[in-house]
Amino acid sequence: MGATKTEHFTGKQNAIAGLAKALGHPARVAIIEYLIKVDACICGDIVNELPLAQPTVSQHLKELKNAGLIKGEVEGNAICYCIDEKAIEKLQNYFGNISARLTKKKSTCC
Amino acid sequence: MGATKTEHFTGKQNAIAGLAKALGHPARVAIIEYLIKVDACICGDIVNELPLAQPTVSQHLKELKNAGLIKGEVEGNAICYCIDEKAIEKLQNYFGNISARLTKKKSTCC
DNA sequence: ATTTAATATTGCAATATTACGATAAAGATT
DNA sequence: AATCTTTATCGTAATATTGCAATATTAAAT
Repeated sequence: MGATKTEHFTGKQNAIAGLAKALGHPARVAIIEYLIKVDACICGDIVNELPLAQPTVSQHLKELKNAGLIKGEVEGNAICYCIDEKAIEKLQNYFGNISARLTKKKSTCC
Repeated sequence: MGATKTEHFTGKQNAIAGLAKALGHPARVAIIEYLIKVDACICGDIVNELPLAQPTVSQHLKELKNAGLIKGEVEGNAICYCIDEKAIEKLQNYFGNISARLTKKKSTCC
C-alpha cells in the first residue's frame, strides 16, 4: 500500500524515526547547520543561504518545526527561527546510548 | 521536479542526511534496536520480530545496508547482519558537536 | 537430486516527498 | 492608503517510498 505502519511500533521508535526523517534531507541539515553557525535566531536570510526557491525552503522549515527540531516565533514582519535544543539532546542521548552499548558488549561475531 | 537536489549541498550534509534518512522509518529504528538488544549478528529471526512481511523487511535491511548502518555477511543459508559502529559514531559525534555548540554559545534570543 | 529454509528480487498499487510558480497574508515603510 | 518585504499556502508535476504477493535464488538437509 505505501503508508508507513506507524501503529505497529513503539512511541519511542516513532519519535526517533520522526526526528531522523526530518534530518533526512540535506537542505534541512543545511538549515540546522546554518542556525548553529550564526548562533542566533534567524529572521530572514535563510532563503538566501539555500539553493532552493522560497516556497521550498518554507516547506522544509515547516517540516523541521513539525518534527520539533526548530521553534519559530513571529518577530515583526519576519519570523524568528531557532533550534530546539531538546530535540538535539534526544538524538545525542539516543546515539550516545547505542554507541556505549556497542563498545561495552563487543560481540565477536562480525 | 521532485528529486532531491543533492548536488547543491556539501558531502557532509548529504552524508548525515543519508544516515538520518535511513533511520527515518520506525521499522528501521526497530531493526537497529533489535540488533543491539540481542548483542549479536542476527542470522534469522529479524522477520519474526517485525510486524511486516518478509519482502518488506528485506527491503528495509537493504536500505540500512546501503546507508552503511549495518553490515551483512552470508553465513550458510542465512545472512548475518550487524550494526556498523562507524555510522553510529558519526551520528553520535555529529549531534554531540551540535549539542556542545548550543550549550556553549547560548544565544539570548529565543 | 529433491526438498526445505532463509533471504532477495520483481512488479505493482497506494501514498508521500520534493520542488516551484502563482498567489495570499501580514506587518513595516513610505 | 499604497507599497514593499517577508513568509505561508495552494496547486501541480516529477519522483521516491512503503508494503506485499509472487517468484527467484542459494545453501543446507534429507
